[in-house]
Amino acid sequence: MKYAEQPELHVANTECFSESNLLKIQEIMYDMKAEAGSHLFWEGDPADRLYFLKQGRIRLTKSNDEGKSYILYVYNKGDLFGQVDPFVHSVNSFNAEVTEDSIVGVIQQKDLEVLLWQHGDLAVEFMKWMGLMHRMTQTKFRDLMMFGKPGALCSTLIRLCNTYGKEQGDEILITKKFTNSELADMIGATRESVNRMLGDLKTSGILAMNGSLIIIKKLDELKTICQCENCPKDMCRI
Amino acid sequence: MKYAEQPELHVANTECFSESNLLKIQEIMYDMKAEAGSHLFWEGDPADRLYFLKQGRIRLTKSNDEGKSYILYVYNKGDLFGQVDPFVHSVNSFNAEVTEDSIVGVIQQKDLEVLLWQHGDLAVEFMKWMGLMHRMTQTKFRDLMMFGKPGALCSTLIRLCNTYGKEQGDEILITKKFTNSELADMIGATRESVNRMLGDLKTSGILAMNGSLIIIKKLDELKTICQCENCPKDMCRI
DNA sequence: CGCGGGATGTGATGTGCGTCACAGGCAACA
DNA sequence: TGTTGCCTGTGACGCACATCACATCCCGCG
Repeated sequence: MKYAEQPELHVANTECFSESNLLKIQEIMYDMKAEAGSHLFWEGDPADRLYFLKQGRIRLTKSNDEGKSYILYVYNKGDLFGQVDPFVHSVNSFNAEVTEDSIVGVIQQKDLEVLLWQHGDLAVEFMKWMGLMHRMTQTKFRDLMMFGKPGALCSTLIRLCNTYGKEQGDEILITKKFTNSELADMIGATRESVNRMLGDLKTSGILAMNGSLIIIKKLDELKTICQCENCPKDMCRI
Repeated sequence: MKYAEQPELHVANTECFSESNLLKIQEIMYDMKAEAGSHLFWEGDPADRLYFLKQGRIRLTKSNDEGKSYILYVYNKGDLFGQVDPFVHSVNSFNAEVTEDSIVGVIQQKDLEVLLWQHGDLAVEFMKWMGLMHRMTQTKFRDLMMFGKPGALCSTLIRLCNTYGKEQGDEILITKKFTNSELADMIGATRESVNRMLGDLKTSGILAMNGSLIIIKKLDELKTICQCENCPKDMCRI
């Protein structure tokens, strides 16, 4: 995993939380290791906990009867994820695939509730975090539904810039390799379509490749294609 | 509005809240009237408040540069909606169209924060409500993306049953009229496609019309088409 | 009554994108 | 050094759905 040595990037969705509250959350969780290739949970497993990713990479996927699967979220170091809902026997609706060896902090929903109950400021921060996650889903929804596959791809590339991007002059290098198939699964398209669309973007000079990494050369044009609304970078992520 | 006299239907998304907490929320809001045809807010307006719909009907829509618009949510009496997020100058990302004369309670985010800060149990309930809303968005996402337009339509019909449905023997009457264009805007399709799909569902005996209202005759077959996961009715709504 | 405007129903045609098939390229490994 | 497996690249073809164009139908209103 050579990218483990890459400079620290901006990847966490836990910026909503103050230092001290993040500490409080850390106190109620216990660590767990998860190997690349394994699953943290499956669709249908009881959903009574949250996860704080301390190291590694985990993606949430959803697959249908025919076995076709979609990548809905990709989480990195510093991200908090999991399902909170009011049903007693709530179950996960996604699969959590561990794509790189990971260390996760597990938080029982019960424990979290106690903490929220006790600390009003944490509750407010937590509410904002949840709002952020919800809006992230909504904007992704919009991007994937409203502007066809090219729009969905461009939006995804912008999100990748916000998550893994490293500025190099007026270009942006996406410091993490994604195969065409992975990109396809993120936007609900086929590998072939992604391939052709990337080809088009290359010939029009909007992007270029550095080996197998993507370089965005004209971010503005990407934004035009998906009618980007320039929402905050913390929200517009994978 | 003859449906105002219909028996009370199950429409509220505020079931997460206990009686007493709902009261506390009611205390910090002030009422506002909104006429059918007006807008409660527009895309780009500051988003610093929540809304509790006491009467009427409001839909959230999103439109793109070409003027095509999508109906994302439809809210009814008893529903709470609005955007909570951690950004200082956060703006709404949808339009709120008032489709029937409405009375809404307006809740300032600041006031809500104070309340959450003070009442731990309310904070926990609020968290669950937010989780519920988020999952509602996620399941809709799944339904609209994964099973083509017919799947999206069937899922929408099921949601309409859960929101406006009235059982009549083993059939379900959707007690609220929606035009083909409205249905189309809910699933991101064209009126013509919806028309043809409804036609197909009629000929296969899955649904029938009672005047301009839809009767679902074979809910099971609808569920098969969109690979329904039988999630709780409180979640699977419009 | 007849008129007008919105809703529905349906055919012809276009197109975005999926499906299928296959040809290279590149890295890991025997 | 050749083999194996995964990835990229590209043409041919088909289908789902949008688009366009009209023909009703329905209902309120002068």
